[in-house]
Amino acid sequence: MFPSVYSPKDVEDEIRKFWDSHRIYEKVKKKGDRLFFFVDGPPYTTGRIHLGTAWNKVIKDTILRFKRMRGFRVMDTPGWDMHGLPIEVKVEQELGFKTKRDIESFGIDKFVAKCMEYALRNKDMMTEQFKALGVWMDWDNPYMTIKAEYIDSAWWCVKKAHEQGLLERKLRVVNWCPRCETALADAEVEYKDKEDPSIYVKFPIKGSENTFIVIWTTTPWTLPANMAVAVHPSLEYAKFRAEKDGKTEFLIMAKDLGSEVLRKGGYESWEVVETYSGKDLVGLEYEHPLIEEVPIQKNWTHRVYTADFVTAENTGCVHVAPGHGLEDFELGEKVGLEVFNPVDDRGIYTEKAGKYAGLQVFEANRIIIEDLRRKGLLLAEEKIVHRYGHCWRCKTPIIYRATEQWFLAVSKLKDRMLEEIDKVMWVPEWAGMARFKDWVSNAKDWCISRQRFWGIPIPVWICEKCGKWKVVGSVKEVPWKEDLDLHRPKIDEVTFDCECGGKMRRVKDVFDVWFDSGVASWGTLKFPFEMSRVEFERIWPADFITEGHDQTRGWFYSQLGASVIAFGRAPYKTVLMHGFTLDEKGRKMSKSLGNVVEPEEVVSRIGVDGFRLYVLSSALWEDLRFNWEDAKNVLRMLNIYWNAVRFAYTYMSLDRYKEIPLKDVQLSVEDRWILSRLESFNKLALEAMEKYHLHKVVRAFFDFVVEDFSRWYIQLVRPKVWEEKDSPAKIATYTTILRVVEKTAKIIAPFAPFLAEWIYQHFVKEFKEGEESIFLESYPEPEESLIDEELERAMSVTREIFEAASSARQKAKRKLRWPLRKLVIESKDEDVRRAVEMLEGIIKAQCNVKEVEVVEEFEKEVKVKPNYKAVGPKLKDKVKKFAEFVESLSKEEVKEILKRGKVEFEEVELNVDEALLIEYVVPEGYEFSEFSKGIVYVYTVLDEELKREAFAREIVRRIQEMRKEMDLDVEEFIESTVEIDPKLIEGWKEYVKHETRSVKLEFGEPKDGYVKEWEIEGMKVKIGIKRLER
RNA sequence: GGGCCCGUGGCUCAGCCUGGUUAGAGCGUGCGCCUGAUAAGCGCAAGGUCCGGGGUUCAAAUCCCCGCGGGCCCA
Repeated sequence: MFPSVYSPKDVEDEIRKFWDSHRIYEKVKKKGDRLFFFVDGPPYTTGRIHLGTAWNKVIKDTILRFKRMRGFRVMDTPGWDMHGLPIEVKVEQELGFKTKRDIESFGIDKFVAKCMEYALRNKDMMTEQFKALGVWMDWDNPYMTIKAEYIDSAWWCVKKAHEQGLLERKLRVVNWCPRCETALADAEVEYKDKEDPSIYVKFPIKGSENTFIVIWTTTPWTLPANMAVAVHPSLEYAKFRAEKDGKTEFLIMAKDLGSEVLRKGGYESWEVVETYSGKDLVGLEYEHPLIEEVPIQKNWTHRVYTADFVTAENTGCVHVAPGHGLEDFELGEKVGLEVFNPVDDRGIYTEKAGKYAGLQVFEANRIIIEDLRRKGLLLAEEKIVHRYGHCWRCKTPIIYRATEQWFLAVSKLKDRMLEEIDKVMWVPEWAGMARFKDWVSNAKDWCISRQRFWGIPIPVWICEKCGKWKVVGSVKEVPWKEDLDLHRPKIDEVTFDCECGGKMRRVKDVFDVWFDSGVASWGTLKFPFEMSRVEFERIWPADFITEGHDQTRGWFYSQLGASVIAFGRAPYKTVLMHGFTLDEKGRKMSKSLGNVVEPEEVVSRIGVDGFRLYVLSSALWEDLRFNWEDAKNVLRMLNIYWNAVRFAYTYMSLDRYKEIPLKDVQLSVEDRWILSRLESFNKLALEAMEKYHLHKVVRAFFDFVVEDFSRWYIQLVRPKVWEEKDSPAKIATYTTILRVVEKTAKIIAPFAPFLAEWIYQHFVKEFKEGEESIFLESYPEPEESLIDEELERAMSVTREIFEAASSARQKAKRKLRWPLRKLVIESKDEDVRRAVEMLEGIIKAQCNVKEVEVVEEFEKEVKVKPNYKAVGPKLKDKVKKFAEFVESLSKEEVKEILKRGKVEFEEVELNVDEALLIEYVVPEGYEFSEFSKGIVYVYTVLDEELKREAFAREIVRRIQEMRKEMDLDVEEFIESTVEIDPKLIEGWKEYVKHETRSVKLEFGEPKDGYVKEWEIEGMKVKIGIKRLER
């Protein structure tokens, strides 16, 4: 059965059932000898999948299906990223929590159990969604980051780091989320616009009256922790004498920037009184501007230092707070500044902040500014909108805080990592060689500790007494019964006895969730928990991974870092980087914009195969602007493919065709042509697949199927399928079609698995033996001996001739149904001559002409007129005479002039191109149209004979339509009566009878049967037809 | 300030790596055609400074440089 309309849903339902009941996936998995190790970038288990996640998995599935058909045994374990802040935040929301204290009073054990429940629930939901997209992965055996065997992989890696001295605990300034009360990795910080104060502050210089050094900051809240001022060593600074409200002040700033600052400060006049280089300012002492408010500051001396990070912006003097800035911290370390951090985990000032104790830092900005103003130290205040870091999950603005954290010293491995990047195949190349290298070369040590609950616990125990560390490298070293035992708070109960007699307790922190996924390439293999080193080395590293470009700093990086620590090399051989999904205007999809398109919605409208082909139809590394029009168009094209196959099916099954080897049939020229095109397409597809250029395959598929197969080949062979049963030409056509359909189905199977399988089952296997499923077949190899480039070229010329002829017909208003006497092609091109030689029959039939001729030059008249616009300025008043001259030229003279390209007139030599407008006049009765290699002329005059034929065709068409209206079967016979003068179709009576399956054809007024009155070329014609009773 | 990517008809995109006919599709628009694939299908036409400017070259949408605009990432 072959339904007349392509219904993606019916096809999917049927094939899904077929795959399930015949356990096709399991059978496919067993095939293949060579190993293909794919590592799934684990999606994070919050909520439902979106368009981007769907796209991602569709890419993966397409590659994996392809590799399987290429004879690989594919490792297709899906992964789930189930720990971390995002889930904690969601669970907190469900429980209505605001702070970390809420979690602690609720009970960490209960909270963690909730997190696990949440993650598992989402995992199951998302699994179903992926399955619905036809994604074939080992859904029953995924890797999950919460499992003991996975945690084992992570711990093992930390131990590896420790053994190499790459695990460090140190005081560092880190990104800190005051809401989540934890450190964040650089990868977890999102930059968004934020409005902040932008203030210029005067720091009083000790020992000089009314003298200040001016700094600029957007974080007034860090001023209580100020320890120094930094200037650039070689920048030029100046002391300005400035007047304001009758008072004189001396202000130190960068020389070139001072005026602008003073203007902002509302000073009336100023002048430079002294200049220095930055170096000269070193050691200058100043008084902390909030010395009264933050009394503890009295303990320290504040000085000016030089630093290279200072730029010639704002005042050229930078306020340094080692407790609140990365560069500040480093400078402090170098010159021995106190790392003063009076801000607690919640972003609230501690007692050390004196007056500000108990205030939230961002709220304190206002108060600090007021204090400075009151004290006369605020030079100017503005607002600024700038990019500022926010917590990736809760969107709270982050703060920088110096805290004690655990680090992986990746900065020591940078060179190694960069070398490894070179060995990986990147698609596209710049993803690795440019983008990723840039990120890695800027990488700092990786802060892997989080002061949270739901994560892999850091496997470090420290002796309370002597401070000795124990880094545990395997979960087998601690007691556990279920996976939850390995999480907080259970794991915190585990202690070890130290050699010194003291108790070793676990560090309270959990891992950065990016570290979890970083160990995926061996975590997915359950190494070292279950897999032996020998086996592991046979499989690892991954042959292929693919993710979106956001993973440059995410998973591509975390995996490379972890793997270089553990094995000294990259964990992947090929990385395909894909884009983001955006709305049709190029904006991100978000709930607040209301522009979210759900994958399910797309699938319900155009089907899974349509969805897959749509998202795979443009370059993967570009962002995908989702567009309904284009998505629907994919469905339209699939429908054309469906209809073409169905057309063939109708006749092939009617004739009970069974496969005959290609060598045993008499192939026509069009058969040979489509087979050549097929193999060319096959070749292109295979080459593109090897390079992971999926979109090229999709495009070539539609091009071949729609353009070559449906629009051209099927059109050409249509008359043949109506021939008698054993016609050799028809059998050759069937054989050709079978091969075309089979190959195209296989080539596109990885992309559109449901449709391909359906066609394989209902078409291919109807006419030949085959495997149980198309996915148990091999991906087709191109048979290059069938490629005939000359023939392909000739056919493409032929199509152009046909198109030009159609165009000429339209100009002459001669519809295609009307035969024409003659078609002349004017061309000197060898390809055209060859095309006509090889394919004359096709040209005649398609263009509906009796005769085709190629000439080098068609007899046409050339008319020339003066080009007044160009000639006017040159000839001025002689123009009129020139026009007369041009008019007077004989045909021969014109030809001669055109040949020479120049025309002489009254001793002036003019260029033909600009002096003359050339017009070709086609002989009476001809119409023409250009194509790339020449011009096609059709003779449009209808002689009496052509008119009779045309009329006969008109009658045939009407009768056919009436047959259809009567719902007659294709092979049924009728009797027809036509009310016309028989002379109108003289010589064509048998033709009409044959075409319409009329046993009898009479002329006169129809009396009975189905009668209808038509208008043909302005003439009223009554036609009657009667079904022949048998 | 730095890195990367993108910029091609009204819209969505191919082509660019590897330079070479008149820059291609599809959608949309207009006009037609076909009618035994038909609740389909097909053709034709209009519509492009290939972001701008320089350079390399016999030849540049394509390679190089400098800008402009947009996006992502970093500082």
